[in-house]
Amino acid sequence: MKTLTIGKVARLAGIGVETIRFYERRGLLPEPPRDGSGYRQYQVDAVVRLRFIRKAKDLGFSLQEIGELLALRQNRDATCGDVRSQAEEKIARIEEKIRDLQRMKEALVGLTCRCRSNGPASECPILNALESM
Amino acid sequence: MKTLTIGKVARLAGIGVETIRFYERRGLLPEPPRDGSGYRQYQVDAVVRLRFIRKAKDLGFSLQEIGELLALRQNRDATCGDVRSQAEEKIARIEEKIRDLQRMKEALVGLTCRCRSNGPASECPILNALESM
DNA sequence: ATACGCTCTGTACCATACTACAGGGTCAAG
DNA sequence: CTTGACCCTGTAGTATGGTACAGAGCGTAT
Repeated sequence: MKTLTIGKVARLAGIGVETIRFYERRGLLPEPPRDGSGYRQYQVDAVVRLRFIRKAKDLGFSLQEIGELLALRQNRDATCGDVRSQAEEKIARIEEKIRDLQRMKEALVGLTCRCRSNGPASECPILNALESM
Repeated sequence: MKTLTIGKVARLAGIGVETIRFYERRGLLPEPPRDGSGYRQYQVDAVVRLRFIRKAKDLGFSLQEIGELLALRQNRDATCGDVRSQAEEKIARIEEKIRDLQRMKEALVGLTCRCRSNGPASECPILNALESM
């Protein structure tokens, strides 16, 4: 069976070599067998796993959470519902974060409306509001 | 004029003593004069400044950005418009972040809809989608 | 006078997610 | 047989925003 070096895996998965070693240290990627000179020998499924990690990261999962998802996938007893509830929890946290940001934005918009853009910064209603809030 | 020790300032501003020294190192708080034994002697305006920092942080400004806002306030030549444009830039970045999170959420919601919650995790459409995306 | 609480400096540590070396060994092409 | 591209380990640095000491001095109350 054909094996891949870490550099080829990195190119195929679209991430850096150092990052792969970093994921291995973090337990996200199993330690592959080594050849006679200590080079890592990867199977194609390593690329699949790394792409999984990348996509999950794009969706906002932390490496910690990605590790949990990967463990679920490995676990024969885990059900699709387990995965679904992780995703739903993540959705809830994303919604919370969106609400936080919206509150921030509202506060800032409120402040900029009171600012007439002329005059010294020392009398700016935005700064004054921050001081006296 | 009555001065305050770092501990009193911390209690009044609602933050930790270590944090105040940290802000001083980061240049967010000017170095106060010292008494004979090297104790920091604060004026009441230090409390005002620290509350400003706390509130700006609540609004999502980074310490870097807060430093810039404080510098504007100090600068006689800076106008209220300068502050306003900083705030508007921040609003734009917040909106961008909200859009990112909304895209993430949409993707996750799309995945959970296709999941029927029964069956093993290894056949979960969410995990499969992450793999083949 | 001595104990307790406060302050000082300096350094190291927490999490997150990498990234960048240094100082070696290995492999394949020309 | 040399050159260049790759691989190895281990350590340290990046940025963010702090927190937690150690080991010392200081100040006040009893």
